[in-house]
Amino acid sequence: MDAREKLLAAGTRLFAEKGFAAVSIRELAQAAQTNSALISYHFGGKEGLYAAVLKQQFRPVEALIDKAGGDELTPVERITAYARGVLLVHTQNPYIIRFLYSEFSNPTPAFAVIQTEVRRIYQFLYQTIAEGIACGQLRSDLNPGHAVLALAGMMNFYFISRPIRQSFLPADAEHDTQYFTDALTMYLHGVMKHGN
Amino acid sequence: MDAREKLLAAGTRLFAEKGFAAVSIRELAQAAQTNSALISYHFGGKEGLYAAVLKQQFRPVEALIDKAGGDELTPVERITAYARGVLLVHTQNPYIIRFLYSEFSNPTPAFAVIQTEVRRIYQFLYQTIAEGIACGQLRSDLNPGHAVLALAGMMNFYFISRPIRQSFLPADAEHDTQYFTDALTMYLHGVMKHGN
DNA sequence: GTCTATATTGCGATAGAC
DNA sequence: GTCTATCGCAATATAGAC
Repeated sequence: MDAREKLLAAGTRLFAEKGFAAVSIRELAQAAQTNSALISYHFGGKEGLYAAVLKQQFRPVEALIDKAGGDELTPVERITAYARGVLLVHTQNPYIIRFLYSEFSNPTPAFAVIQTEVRRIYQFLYQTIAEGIACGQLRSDLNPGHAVLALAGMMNFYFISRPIRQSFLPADAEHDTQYFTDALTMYLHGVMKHGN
Repeated sequence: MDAREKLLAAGTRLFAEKGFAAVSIRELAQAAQTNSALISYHFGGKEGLYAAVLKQQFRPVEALIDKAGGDELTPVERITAYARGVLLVHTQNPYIIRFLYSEFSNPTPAFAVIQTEVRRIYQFLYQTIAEGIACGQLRSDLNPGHAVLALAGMMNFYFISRPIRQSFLPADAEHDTQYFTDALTMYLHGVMKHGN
């Protein structure tokens, strides 16, 4: 593991936990057990390292969209596959949600990286829900854009709120899979046509 | 408007837009058209000013909970009142959502302020939904904690995602009231007993 | 590719005049 | 209560040895 990889790993943890502005290159170098000059050498500076971390973090998200949209699934099956994929991606990459909401609330110069990914997800979900309405699986009075926001909000909030929930709820009450099953059930009851 | 008030106003805008760590006391003093020494004098330092801003921002949220829970409403009516209140509070205080998610993703020493408010909201909603199940308005197989997270996620995501949505969607398609009507409809379809 | 040393700028906090 | 001036320190970036 060379200095470049060690800096990427240290940057992932530190930037996720403290935010871009609150992390210094000295701190990064110490955590990576190397020296701060290598950040400029390998990444062109602190901003470059942050952008590299962001791109690496969102690679699994890109893969999720490609996968959930690729097969010959019905719209409702695609929504289900997406929800399962979100659960898996966030479970395996617990820092993604922090980077996402950190850029949402306080955008940095690397905001464009997030922008691209969010637009892709939005378009995938919008398309899926529009098809669901067209083929009769979903309620015809549904506003597809609003249905997208409701779904994304339900999925993401579970993860971003985990730390604060654990500060006032018993941690052993956490069952990720059960939340996603329940949330999907509520959502589909809310958007599907009765009788399906 | 004395220096204290001007610093609070400048701090609200700057901390909301850039985050705590990315704002300097010089920047704050310049925006408030005063000088940086007064931050220490009035608030005991930059952290003190930030904490004061946070407390001021979340006062309308406290008022919302007191109001939505006080009357003799049915659980479903209370959920509806809460949703309307969320819309109103975020419309009148557009920075609250940034402070909330900024502390969620990158907690500062003032995190405790948010923690208190979030716990109060959670408990109010949990209680409301538990009552709704008990009195037969809501589905008996509902997990109340999960129903709370789903509702809060749907409401909040609309506001925190507004800037990024406007970067790839036409801004004139924004209808706050319509989203909240639609989201509430979807949610209630998802959690209410059939036939109510 | 990795290191030490350093240049330069900006930071938060405070002393002391008014 | 508000101001100027400044202290001590930490920030990022870079020059140059190996």
